[in-house]
Amino acid sequence: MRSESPDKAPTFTESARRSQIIGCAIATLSEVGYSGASLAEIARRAQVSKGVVLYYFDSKDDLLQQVVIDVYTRAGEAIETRLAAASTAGAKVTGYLEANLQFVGTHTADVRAVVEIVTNARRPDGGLKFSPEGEDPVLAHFEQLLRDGQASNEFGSFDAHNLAVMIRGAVDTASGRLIADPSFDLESYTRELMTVVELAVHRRSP
Amino acid sequence: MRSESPDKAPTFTESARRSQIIGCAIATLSEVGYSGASLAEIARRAQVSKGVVLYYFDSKDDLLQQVVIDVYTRAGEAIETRLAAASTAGAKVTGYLEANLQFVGTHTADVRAVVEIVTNARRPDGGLKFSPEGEDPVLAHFEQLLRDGQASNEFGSFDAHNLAVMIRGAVDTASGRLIADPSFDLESYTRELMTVVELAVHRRSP
DNA sequence: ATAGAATTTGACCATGCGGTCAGAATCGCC
DNA sequence: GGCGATTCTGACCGCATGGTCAAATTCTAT
Repeated sequence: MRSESPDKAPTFTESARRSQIIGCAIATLSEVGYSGASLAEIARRAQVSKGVVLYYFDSKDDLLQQVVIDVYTRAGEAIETRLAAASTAGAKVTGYLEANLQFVGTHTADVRAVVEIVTNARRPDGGLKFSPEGEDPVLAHFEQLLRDGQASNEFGSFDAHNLAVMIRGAVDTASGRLIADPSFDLESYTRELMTVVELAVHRRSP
Repeated sequence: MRSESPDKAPTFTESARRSQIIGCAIATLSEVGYSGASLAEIARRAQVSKGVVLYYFDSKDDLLQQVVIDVYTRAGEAIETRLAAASTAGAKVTGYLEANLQFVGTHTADVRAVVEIVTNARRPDGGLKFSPEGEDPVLAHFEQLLRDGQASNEFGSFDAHNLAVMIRGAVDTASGRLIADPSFDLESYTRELMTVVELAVHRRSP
């Protein structure tokens, strides 16, 4: 069973199946969306019966949560690595955004899958299951980078919260664009965004 | 029936029911999301049987399409009015964005409902039903406003397509924020966005 | 009053969903 | 080779969905 707390050692089959199924769930979600990603469809793509999926995951909800954790972890590592190499606030903001967009480019389906889950999975009461209320940790993290730059006087004056919301909106729209429009050029988009961000954070007159 | 082409004159009951049901569909979509907005749930909120909904609309798909048309029409009118009063390219861009964000603020549920439909409704093959491929007319329209400003030399040099994608991303994120975070201040967000847009379009050095 | 159209209901249908489970197959190990 | 644990299947369950329909009700106009 999945929920044994002292999970001694996962079998070879177990870890292989789990990552295979997570991979198929990601592909399914990104290709046919949240409502099209049924257990049966995910199992079909993995060439496995529905029962197998529920043998390795407690429920569909559990599977989707594992997908979110899996992608978030990998994205977080990529960004954290990049952030560690930056010293100034400007370099951190630049690195954060570049690493973020680069991950979107190299893992488009993964990002798309998480977006599908996060924006659609709901609690019985109708509220979104992830980001339960008010504060979004991802947003708060980026907002803090902006505030740091203001505190060190490296940046100018601006409303850090609003600017953070705005820039994150510009970043989050990229995964959708990449899927909807094959001719979308992520590299030039990244350059354009970086330029605008530079202008925005360095302005001196409020 | 609904599909009679020469629809002589809609009954009082008919137009009243249609707009009532569209209103309930909007409320349902914005509160419980796409997957929670079943025909039964929409009918329940309208205090009417499922059959009534399908008596006035050919199918659920038809109802959702009418919702999109209804909201798009109203939003388009509000924006068009504002745009007509602007002469310079700068005023047009400013007016377009302000009118857009204002509509989001005064019709949050409507915008939310359309976002739910547009991002989730899919064709049998899995592709999104709305915005079928590549070009998004809303995006193209705004992009043209930017190009006009460049052509008249009123704006500086920038990649119009990428900047349009970016700004629309920043605008589209607002409806989500308004619902997720009650303390989100749309007015100050609008001001911040306008300031950044000014900086972005007027820059002279590429 | 009454005929005919418009409106509404509620029972019904096929389908697909997430999830369960008994049993069969397969594996790892002594 | 055989035994216990792991893995897997496929039939099955209850339920919700979008949609149909005959019949009942309510309007409208003569």
